[in-house]
Amino acid sequence: MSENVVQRLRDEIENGIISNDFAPGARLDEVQLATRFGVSRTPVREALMQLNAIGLVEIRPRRGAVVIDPGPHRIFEMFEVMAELEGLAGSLAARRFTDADRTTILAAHADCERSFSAGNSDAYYYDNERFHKAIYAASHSGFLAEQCVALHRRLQPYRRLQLRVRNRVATSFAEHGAIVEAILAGDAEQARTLLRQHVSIQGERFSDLVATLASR
Amino acid sequence: MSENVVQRLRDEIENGIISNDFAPGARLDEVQLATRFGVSRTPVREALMQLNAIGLVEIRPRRGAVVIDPGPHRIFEMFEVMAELEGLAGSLAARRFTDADRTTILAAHADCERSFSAGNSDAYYYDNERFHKAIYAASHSGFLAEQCVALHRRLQPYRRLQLRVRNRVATSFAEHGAIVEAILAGDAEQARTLLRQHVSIQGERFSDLVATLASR
DNA sequence: GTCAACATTCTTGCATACAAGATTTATCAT
DNA sequence: ATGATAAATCTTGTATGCAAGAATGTTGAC
Repeated sequence: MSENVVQRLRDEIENGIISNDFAPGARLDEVQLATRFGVSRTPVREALMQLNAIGLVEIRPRRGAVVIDPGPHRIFEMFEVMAELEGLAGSLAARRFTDADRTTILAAHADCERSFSAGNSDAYYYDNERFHKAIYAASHSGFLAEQCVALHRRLQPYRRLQLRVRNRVATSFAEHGAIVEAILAGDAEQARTLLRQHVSIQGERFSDLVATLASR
Repeated sequence: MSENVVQRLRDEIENGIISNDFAPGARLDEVQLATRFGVSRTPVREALMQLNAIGLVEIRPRRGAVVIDPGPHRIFEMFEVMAELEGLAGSLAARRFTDADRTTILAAHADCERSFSAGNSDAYYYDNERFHKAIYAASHSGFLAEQCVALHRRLQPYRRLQLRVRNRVATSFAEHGAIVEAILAGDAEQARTLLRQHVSIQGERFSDLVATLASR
């Protein structure tokens, strides 16, 4: 199944945080997690250390680990950086994409269209992720792709909230269309600009985010 | 002395990697490190887990930890991302800098000038770091600043190599001047462009890097 | 009834122990 | 002498144990 216990624990706990099973600010008790996953405290601690290094968990000396709660402002900052990285990925993709990349991007885009037309916003969420990953891959920068995936993952819960906003799926899909066009046309600067705008949460979208966060 | 043993170990080992005491590809033996630092294996393992999560160390199941060796191509990719993040920091700084930020930036720039005039490239290296950190701070994005500092740190050894190249210090300082001008003039786009160019290693600078790497 | 000081309990931090997989070494056959 | 196989050794992965600091509960004074 999995490589080893620690990696599995790391993923499980990380997923728990991402999916809000472990809410921001929640204490992560070592023995509790250990019994829950049927292991001893040692691998749990090692997993928590990793999450600490990534910035998902804070470890206060002698007082245990808690899930980090990035306030609205920090979430905004994270989207800001994400927008920049996606923009870079787009511009590189426009210059470097191969035939295989084009196929993958178009396939993901087509799936988005299907989910959008079906009004299935959960499916759209999944396809949207594939679409963006296709662009990371087309950038042909392994490091950039890793950074993007990691940040994308951390922002997942908030992105999900965003899609609930009325008409957001329609807008998102329309933006995807323009992005695909720019990339396949090889227009790096246009791809960069469009992706940056697509990802960043400016103006009222930020207000929406804050409002949705508050009402949890 | 320090908060706890694990954090101290993490820093010590990380410094060892950055400063090339632990060369890329080197095996990091747990008991060896434990005895060296006078602790047991447990905190050593926890520190290694953290470094693994950051991407400095690879842990192969049942076969121990080794220092990751990012080949020239990946180093280039890392500089590419760094350039983008610095560009963002510059553009934000141009829009958001306060009086205190201006003072800090100008002070760091002045120190760079002193070290450059004195022909002291080691001192310049240190002042250069302060200069860039001043810009991160002026961006007023905590998350961006953290990302920049982390990546800056990982690229430290290669940046150091770069400065050895003939005339690189002079060029660097001249670029700094233009960057300061753009930021203080509030010209976000100009600041972004200049910083991006300043950081990225295009063309012959990449060849220089590869050559220097090979001759280690 | 409330607050504070003290004792108890709980949790973390690190060390040690033990088992299982990997590596090295030694022996034997060809 | 070389290659393969097996034994011994070494290393990692996980569990457990113990001590010290934090959290909690209790008792007593006002």
